[in-house]
Amino acid sequence: MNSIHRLRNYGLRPTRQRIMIADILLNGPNRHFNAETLLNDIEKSGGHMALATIYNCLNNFKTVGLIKQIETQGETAVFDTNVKPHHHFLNEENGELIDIDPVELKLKKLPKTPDGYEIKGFEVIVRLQKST
Amino acid sequence: MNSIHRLRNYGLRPTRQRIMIADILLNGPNRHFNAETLLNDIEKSGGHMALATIYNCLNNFKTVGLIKQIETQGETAVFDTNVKPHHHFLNEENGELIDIDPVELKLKKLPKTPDGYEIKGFEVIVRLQKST
DNA sequence: TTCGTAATGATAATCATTATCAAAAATTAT
DNA sequence: ATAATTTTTGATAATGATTATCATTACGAA
Repeated sequence: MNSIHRLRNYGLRPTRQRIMIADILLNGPNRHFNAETLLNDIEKSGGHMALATIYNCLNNFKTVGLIKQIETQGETAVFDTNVKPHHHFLNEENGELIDIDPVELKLKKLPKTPDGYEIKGFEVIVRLQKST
Repeated sequence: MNSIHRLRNYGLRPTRQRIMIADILLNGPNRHFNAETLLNDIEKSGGHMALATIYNCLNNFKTVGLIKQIETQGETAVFDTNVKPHHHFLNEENGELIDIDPVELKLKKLPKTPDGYEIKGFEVIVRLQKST
C-alpha cells in the first residue's frame, strides 16, 4: 500500500510484481543486490516472477531513481597498458576512457577499513557528460 | 625481438602470438583496449589469431603485470537501494560491497575536465583484501 | 464495463568470456 | 640435433548474464 503510493509518485504503474519488489527492496535498510539474489528473496517470501520481469522492473526503478546501478565500465572487460596506479574519466556518450594524471586527483582521506581487512588499492571513475 | 626479451623477463614463453600482441600493445603510448579491438588491430596488421588465444594472452599478460585490467565489480549488474552519492568497499574475496560513509572519504581535488565536458559524478571503489 | 495501452512471462537470442582437448610449438634432456 | 616433455594454440562448444520477442494478461481512464 505504501509501495503503491511510492510507485505512483515515481510515475510507475503499481503492478503486482513491482509492488512485491518494492516491498522487498525499499522498506528495510539499504542493500546491494542483483537480479538473481532478488529472485531468491521473492521466492523465499512465497512469490514467483520471471527473471525477465525482474530485469524489467529493476531497469524501470533505476530509470525513475528508486534504485541505482553501481557503476561499471560497460559490458566488456577493458584492459590498459598503463600499469601504474591511475584513474579514469569515463565518457558516458561513447564509453571512452581517458587517463587521469595522478597529480590531478588526490584523496583527502581514505575511509576507515573494516576490521581484518586492508586496502589493496582504489579506483576512481569520473563520469563525464557534454557541457550544456 | 625486444618483445621476446620482455616476455622472458616476465616469465612468459615468447610464442608467435604473444610476440605479436606485445609488439602491438607495448611499444606505442599507453592505450585502452579490449579483446575485440585488439583482434581488429591484429588483423589490420596482417595477422590472425583465435579469439580464445587473445583472451589467454591477455590474461597471461595481466597475471604477470604487463597490462592491467580496469576494475569492474564482477560479472553481474549490481544494484543499490542507496541512491545518494556514496562509494564502496569491494571485498575481493567474495565480491561483497560495503557502503562507505560519505564523510569518510573526500577528494582533495578533482581533475581538470576535458574541454566540452562536465563532470556528472564520480565513483570510488576501494578494494579490500584480508590483512596479513 | 469496456477499451486502449502497458506490463508480464516463457523462451529464444545475444554477446562476452571460459572450457575443452587434440594438434602444434617451445623448451629440456639425451 | 633429436627425442621427450611441457605449454600453448585454436576451433568450437559451453556458460552465464542480460535483452528481445510477442502472445497473453493486467491496469486504469472514460
